[in-house]
Amino acid sequence: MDQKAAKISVTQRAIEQIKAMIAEGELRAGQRLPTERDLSADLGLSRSSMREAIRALTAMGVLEARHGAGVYVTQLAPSDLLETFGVVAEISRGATLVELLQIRRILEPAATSMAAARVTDAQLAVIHTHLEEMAASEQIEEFVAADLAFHRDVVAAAGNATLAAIIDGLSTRTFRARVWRGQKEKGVLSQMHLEHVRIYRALAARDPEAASAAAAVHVGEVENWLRENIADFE
Amino acid sequence: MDQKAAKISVTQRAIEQIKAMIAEGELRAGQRLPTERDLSADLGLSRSSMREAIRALTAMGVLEARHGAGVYVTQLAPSDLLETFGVVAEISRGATLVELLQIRRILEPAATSMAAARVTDAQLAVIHTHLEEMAASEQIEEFVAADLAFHRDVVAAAGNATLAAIIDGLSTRTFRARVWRGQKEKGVLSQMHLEHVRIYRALAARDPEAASAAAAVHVGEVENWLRENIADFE
DNA sequence: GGTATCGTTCTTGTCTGACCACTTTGTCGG
DNA sequence: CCGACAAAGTGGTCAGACAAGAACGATACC
Repeated sequence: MDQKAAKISVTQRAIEQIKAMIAEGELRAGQRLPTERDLSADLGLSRSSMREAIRALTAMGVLEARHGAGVYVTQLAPSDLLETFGVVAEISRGATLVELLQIRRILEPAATSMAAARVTDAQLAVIHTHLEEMAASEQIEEFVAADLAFHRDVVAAAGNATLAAIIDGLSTRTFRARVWRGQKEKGVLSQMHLEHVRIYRALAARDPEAASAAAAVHVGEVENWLRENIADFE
Repeated sequence: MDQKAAKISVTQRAIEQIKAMIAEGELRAGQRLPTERDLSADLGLSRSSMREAIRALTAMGVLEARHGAGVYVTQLAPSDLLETFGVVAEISRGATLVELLQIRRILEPAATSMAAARVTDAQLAVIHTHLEEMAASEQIEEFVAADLAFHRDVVAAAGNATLAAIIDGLSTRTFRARVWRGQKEKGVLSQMHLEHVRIYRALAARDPEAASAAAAVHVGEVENWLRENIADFE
């Protein structure tokens, strides 16, 4: 009877109990949990094990522990829960990096298209400043920072916070730096800048089709470069 | 100087150190780590704190602890690292659920399109069995299970494991949504079955455009239904 | 000689209790 | 009224101990 009785650790059980409490609405976003000592007593385990459970949920972006002040449920916003998504991009290498960029080539054109249909003049102005920052940058770090901000603000204008969080996680800062360094050697920075300008123009024209195409070309270029230089990322 | 000196916990530092070791290639996929006692001694902290660090990385799918046998680095495959992605879908509600489905409406057509271009006859045969299972199912649960298997195998045929893992995470929470939908409106089952058949036909015809369109229609239907019944998911 | 079994030893899992670091709160004195 | 200080509460860290499971080797049996 019930042979598969997968022996589960008390810590794992506590993790799922707390997760369930949140899923059921028993614990709401921003709410404070009982103290570690009380919680461990209630769920019938030691404080050490309870702390491990809390640490695991903290790593997942579900809980947030404030030293001396208590443990709280995060806002459960996509940006909270998908923070760990960036870890995938950080520790992935080789073929998986190509897969990640392939996904970005699917998502970013869609997001840029959505942005073209609903971007405000104010957002457009901010995006334009990043273009100027890129043109004025001399250090590769400045360029990367402006590039990152450009894409982030474009995607944010699409109005889907979850989508923005995922795309954000797909390309870490260090990864971009490595790519741009490689691109610089080949002297195609001006080409990349032109691609950014095309994206901006499509947004300014409120043209979703053109925006999608421009974004696809841009990400596709990076993807192709990565495929050729995949050996450096093994 | 360095006023922002964000006091970081020893546990958090250990987490980042281990993560860095993996990112730098010092620790490789599948490799065994030193024992908890040795690790805590090397990094200069107590075993309790080290255990919390390991637990956090375990929750992220980076490490795997085997009782009595040691701690190992996972294969670092997308399916390992993106397991926590499903948590987002599990505990999200309301507007975020719509956002998640919106993302699936972007990804799944793209994946289905890719699958149409490279699906093998063997894969196609397996996918077809799920169609028959759906047609033969009498219980809602059977239908949903076959539906999940259908989509999973279609996406898997796209050949991008990372993409498959993400879409898989997006689908977990819609499990219940589909059940409810079937319970409320019994007539839609045949409609949904027809949508699946359209996807299959496009795959069999190796027609990426048709596959993309069929998948978009299918996911779009679910999305529309969710928007109308969003009140039930708050 | 080969193999199965048992026991030792190593490693993770859990518990307990203590103390430290930080936050919050309330009280006291100006 | 308010600022400073003291006290209580809470998470962070540490140390040591024992339980539970796994791996390995020795031993006994066939």
